[in-house]
Amino acid sequence: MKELAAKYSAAQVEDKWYQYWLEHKCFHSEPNEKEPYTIVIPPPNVTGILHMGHVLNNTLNDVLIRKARMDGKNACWVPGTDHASIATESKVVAKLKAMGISKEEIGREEFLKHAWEWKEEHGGIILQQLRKLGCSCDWDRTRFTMEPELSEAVINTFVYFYKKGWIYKGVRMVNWDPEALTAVSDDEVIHKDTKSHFYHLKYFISDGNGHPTDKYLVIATTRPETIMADAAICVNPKDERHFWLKGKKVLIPLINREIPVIEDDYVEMDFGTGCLKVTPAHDVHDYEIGLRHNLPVLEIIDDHGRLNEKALILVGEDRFVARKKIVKMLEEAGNLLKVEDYTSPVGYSERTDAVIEPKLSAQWFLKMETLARMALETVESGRTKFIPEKYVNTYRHWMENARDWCISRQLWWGQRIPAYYLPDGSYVVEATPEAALKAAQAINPEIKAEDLRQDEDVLDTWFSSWLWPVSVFDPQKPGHPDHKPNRDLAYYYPTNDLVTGPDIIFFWVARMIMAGEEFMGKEPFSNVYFTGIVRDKIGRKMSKTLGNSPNPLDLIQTYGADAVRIGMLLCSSAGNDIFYDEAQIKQGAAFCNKIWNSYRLVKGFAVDASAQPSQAARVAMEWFKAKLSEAVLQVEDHYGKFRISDALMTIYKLFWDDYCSSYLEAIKPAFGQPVDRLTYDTTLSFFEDLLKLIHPVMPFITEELWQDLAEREEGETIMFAPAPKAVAYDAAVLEHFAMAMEAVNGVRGVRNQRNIAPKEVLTLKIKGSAFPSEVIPIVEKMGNAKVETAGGFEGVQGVGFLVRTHEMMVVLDGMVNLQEEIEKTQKELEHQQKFLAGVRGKLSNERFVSNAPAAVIENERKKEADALSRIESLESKLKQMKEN
RNA sequence: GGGCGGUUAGCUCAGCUGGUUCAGAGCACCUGCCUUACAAGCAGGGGGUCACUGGUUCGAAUCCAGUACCGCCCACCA
Repeated sequence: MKELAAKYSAAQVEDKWYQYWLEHKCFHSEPNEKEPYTIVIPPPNVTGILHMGHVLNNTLNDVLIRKARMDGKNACWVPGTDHASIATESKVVAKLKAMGISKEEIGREEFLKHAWEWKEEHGGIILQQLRKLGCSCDWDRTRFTMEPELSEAVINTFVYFYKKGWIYKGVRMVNWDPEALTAVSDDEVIHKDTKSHFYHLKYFISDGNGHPTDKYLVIATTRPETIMADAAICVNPKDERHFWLKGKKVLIPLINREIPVIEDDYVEMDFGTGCLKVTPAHDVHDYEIGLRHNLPVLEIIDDHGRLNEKALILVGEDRFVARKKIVKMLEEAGNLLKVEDYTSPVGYSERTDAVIEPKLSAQWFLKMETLARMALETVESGRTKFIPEKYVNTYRHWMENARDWCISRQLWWGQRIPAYYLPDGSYVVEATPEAALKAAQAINPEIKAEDLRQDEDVLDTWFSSWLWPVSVFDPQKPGHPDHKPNRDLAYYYPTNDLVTGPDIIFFWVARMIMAGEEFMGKEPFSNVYFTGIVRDKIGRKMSKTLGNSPNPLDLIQTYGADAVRIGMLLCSSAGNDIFYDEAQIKQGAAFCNKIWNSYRLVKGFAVDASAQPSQAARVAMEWFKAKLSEAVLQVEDHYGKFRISDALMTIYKLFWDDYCSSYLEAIKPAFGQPVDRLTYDTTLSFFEDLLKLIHPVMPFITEELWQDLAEREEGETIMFAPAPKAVAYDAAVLEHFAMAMEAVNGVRGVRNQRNIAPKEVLTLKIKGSAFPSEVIPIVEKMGNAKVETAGGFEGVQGVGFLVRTHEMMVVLDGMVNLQEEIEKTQKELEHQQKFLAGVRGKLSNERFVSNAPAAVIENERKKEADALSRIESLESKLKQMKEN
């Protein structure tokens, strides 16, 4: 046995054991006869780096997977990354831009080469970082959403839904991100209340020849830069104020284009001026009004958010610059009536934070109706449970209102939509160009391969990640519901638990459920555990710009991965946001050190094979055995309810308070004395159980000590050591020990108050013989006191206290201020009398006695009896003290 | 605007379908200790009208209603 350092050093331990686990393939899983326990990782962005949110999430995942492994299940945690089309593409675009290259210049193929290079260079860093955290992922199964097999799955899925009639292409108003230059789905738009202005503009009535009369109407708009695209002015047909406008034409300010006044119920009479400018090309509702009234669509904003030549004025200006300028022009032209401050919700792109521009364009959509209905049923029926449950409401609301999913993106990094256009503009959808050619030739036999043009768009990244729980095992399955699942899929699917943030409940969780139900006819996981968002100490979200996000790797470097894991878990109850505080990680590090030193203590004992355990040691061993079982049951219960931080706290207290502060102190031999064999062996076996109990949370230090505990075979690991099981125990054992500790606390309290050194042996008198005698050795050992149960307290001076109903006194001849003691006792007596009065009040209440359950009444009677007994002894004590 | 959740100690939270001497935990704080495993430690201690108001009940932190504040999700009033 090597010398153990006085402090635990994580740095020297963690990499060593991670390597060991890798070398012995401890994380790898293959289907076998055991029950599977499966988790698929929420795939991080391939080019992302580890942040505190990942740490929280993956720590939880790892705790669950390690727990399952020790419970004897065949645990499989599939890792991987997501290609994150918008995020990655914009990074590559930025990089090229720095080199003076634009993506249009080099074209799709060349661009993708750069993108793949980028991916190879930066991709998977995050997976390396997860290793530092101790994550026991099956790295042999690492997947990437854009690897060939998974891309094929995505394409097959597209073709499948297209042929099913659920995918369609349509010209719609979509959310256009002028920075990323792509459409995004409704879910990727974040509405934020934004301060702006309400501009009241005069539109003069036309005389019929394109000249203004002196009459005018007033519209109110937040977007004056779009007036050049106006197609009409709309009023409510019931609005008497505007009857005179019927059939009139008005002139758009500045450009003097004539537009009609139309009527539509959509316009609210009591909002704004009751006159609405209709701009079909740049507003969703206006577009719909336009459809109803056959209005022309005039688009004046280009993809970058700049005014184009159709605007006639301010051409080339950015929309926000144009807004400022046009306001001035309107003012000068006499069209600006007034400007009000106004706050309204504005849509921002989730990815780029650019203000979303509603834009009319041809996009691909997936019908949600049936999928949403199925996926709602999965959760409502409880086949998939949400933890915490409150998210079911959120989920239901979304599922009941799900709109068709815009799945096309005007990007290159992603799976390209397998639609192939014929020269006449019609198209076919097939998984491969060959199949597409065949299909096209069925329409027109003349068609050659080079006549076909594939759709330029790629698919939304979520359109690949929604297949994740299926495709990581069997990429052939999605898109082919009739395909017989391969061995892996049949064994590992459905997965057990999913741990993720609530921010992607719709993006990802809901859609995985849809895909799982559609292709497997079964939910993809049994439980979804939603973590909170990691915030800083004062509640702000962690962000790069605030600089309040620590680098997890630095923390691991400083405190060790075990400490970081503990720190995150300590404050993480499900569904609550996490207020990150480095102090918690320090607490974790302190715990590591505590574990380390408790081992050092025991390992430092000299063992005398012939000696017998002391009385105190015998009692302590019996007690701790029971205590351990009790804790195991509690821990199991907590895990079962996904109360991971509670499970951790239970173990933490078991280790620190019960094992270290109570048990070890009870069995500790006198200085320089050996310990007997039985006590020694039992203690180490308790310690081993504790290590196993904590291992899922603190994998490294537990492995280090477990390996040191005994000779282990090469390749053996605590990872597969069976978790400690609870055994039947006698509750009285726990109860009596607790009473002994209360007596000990009483003695210690007296010492503290009177500054009596711990080394000085005291005498503790216990009145009567009812106090459980078997734990008296504990009282003596831990209180460093001699216990006397014989005889009364007559003529003895000391400080008294009560343990339950047992009267005790620390003998302190000549050191007691009698008056003080009398006052203290008097106070205690009054307290007890009040308590008794309360209990008796209840018991004398007719309605309580007749209504309350028998057990409750019984308990009240016991309280009464206990109080009476205490009062009696206090009174006699008082009397005695006064006589002295 | 609609919906959901929350408010318990200085901080972060637990307290399940009302009744264990129910007001708890961890951290922080205060006091005393460098007692030969650990000062990243040991021993002891203080601290809360359970947001507010009313109701139901023999009994409410717990159930109901309303109020206030906080947070989240959804949402097209220009």
